[in-house]
Amino acid sequence: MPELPEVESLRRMLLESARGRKIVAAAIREPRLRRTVADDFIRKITGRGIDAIDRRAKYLLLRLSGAATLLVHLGMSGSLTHRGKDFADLEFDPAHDHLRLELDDGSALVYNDPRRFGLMKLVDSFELDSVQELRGLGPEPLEDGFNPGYLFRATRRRRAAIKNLLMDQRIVAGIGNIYACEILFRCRIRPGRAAGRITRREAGLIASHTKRVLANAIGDGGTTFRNYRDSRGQPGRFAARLQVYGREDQPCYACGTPIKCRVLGQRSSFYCPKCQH
DNA sequence: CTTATGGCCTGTCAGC
DNA sequence: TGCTGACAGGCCATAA
Repeated sequence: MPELPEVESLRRMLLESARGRKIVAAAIREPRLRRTVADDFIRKITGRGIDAIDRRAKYLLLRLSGAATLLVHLGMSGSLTHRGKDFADLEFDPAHDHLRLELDDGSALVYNDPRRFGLMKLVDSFELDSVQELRGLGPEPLEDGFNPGYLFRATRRRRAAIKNLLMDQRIVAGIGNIYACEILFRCRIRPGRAAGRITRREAGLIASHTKRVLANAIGDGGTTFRNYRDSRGQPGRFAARLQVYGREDQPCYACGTPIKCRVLGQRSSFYCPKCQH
């Protein structure tokens, strides 16, 4: 589910509701996520303050007092919601509310994840760079390190589909299936094209459309295709702006040709057979 | 090194 | 109505 824009939207909301708060209690109902939550998680996290909230790729980084950082990854179906007295309308989900952090103002952060592909891991803040999950990640797509020259070089001599490279977190960090499809439509490039056949000019197009699409999606609070929810349980609004994702057989907004769907690297890839080459 | 594949989990939906 | 299989926005381990 959540790709960079969803995690970034979540981060911005949590800055308002959770930064500066202290974690006064924690409870785990189901520790078996992508990796089992460590035995000493509750003991180590209780009593710490939430000093800052950052993001790297699709990981949320809660900077805690005492040089600890809580790494959160939402996997395919995870959500982290902030529940206060004024948000009592958010229903409890005993089956999938796996972890709960009680804050010092009476509110709580609740991690819900039906498929349990997510991750919740406490790490030493001084060793963040060597943490396995973050090591080896490519540049942030919205930063200057991701530019036409970088992308052009990264695609040379690569026979894999350009879409697969865009989703490869070592090449560029934070893009998943939905945004890869949307970016390539806007570049008029077919998702299955070999990366090595991308021209220098096209690398420029991909870099600029990547930045534009992601920034617009963040502005819309992300995309809810199925079940993404923000920290208040609300869906993202970018779904209304999707041009190709999930639109198989429906007319292309640009030319009217039915959108096609084919599988690349086990993921559905949507494109317009007339607009994209 | 690159690329392809299967596995992890549960929920939902289409088709029978 | 109930069953079955396919599929879902992520990542990782393994093999070729």
